[in-house]
Amino acid sequence: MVKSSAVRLDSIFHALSDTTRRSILRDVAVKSKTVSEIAKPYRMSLAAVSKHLRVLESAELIARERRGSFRIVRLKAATLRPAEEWLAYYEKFWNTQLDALQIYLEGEDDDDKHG
Amino acid sequence: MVKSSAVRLDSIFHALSDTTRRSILRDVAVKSKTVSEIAKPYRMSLAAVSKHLRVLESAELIARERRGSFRIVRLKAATLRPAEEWLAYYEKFWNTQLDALQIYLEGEDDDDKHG
DNA sequence: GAGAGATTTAACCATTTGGTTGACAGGAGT
DNA sequence: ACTCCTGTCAACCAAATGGTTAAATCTCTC
Repeated sequence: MVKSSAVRLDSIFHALSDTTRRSILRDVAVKSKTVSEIAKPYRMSLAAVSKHLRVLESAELIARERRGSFRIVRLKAATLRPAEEWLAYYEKFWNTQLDALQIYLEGEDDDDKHG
Repeated sequence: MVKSSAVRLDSIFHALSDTTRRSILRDVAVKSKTVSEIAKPYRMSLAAVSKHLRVLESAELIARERRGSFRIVRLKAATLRPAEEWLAYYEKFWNTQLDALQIYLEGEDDDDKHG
């Protein structure tokens, strides 16, 4: 079952909207880690971290794999690509953000243009 | 008051995690629009759209400006930059996502390396 | 200043979120 | 088999989310 791209972006951006989850992604980017290793720096319970991992996993930003009694969490960085592409569209507006208002004003009839 | 970069990223990514809000950003990217113009394509009430605009505004992704009795919504595209930068860090992992697991395994003691 | 149009705010509701604690399950080691 | 360790699941809770409708606000026009 292929999710619509909108639904995927929803879940990707939602997953990224939490500081803890972004931090976890950083943690596992360079080197995969076990759940306990990931949880150690955070003040919250292991169960809370496990929930965050579930959010990241359902967004397909990580994968969890059994390794004995441990579970190894690895980044699936490629999933970030649609998000990057979505954002890339806006690069061309970074330096022209004021233009949009100008375009609106100039598009109006001239009756109020003296302002 | 300057928000911490983590809080800003939280609110930016949260704002982007909704299909309607991403769609609104597209709508106003090229040309600023009034609230009613923005709301027209959506099946929800004007009040609901107004709420979405508030989310986008508090993330500083749009600005609302009075223009007579209308309110003109314009994109503040530069706000997306921190999000883009955050994502850019992961580009280098796009093609090496499997390596992270390998690094983990190779980093272990050699007692299980035959697998 | 009253009326009309454009938006926002308020009050409400169901659902989701992000956290907790405690019980449960899967492997490893003795 | 019993126990220890790792991790998840279930139940619960407070707060936030995304929608509704109805009332309020603001601005222009007459």
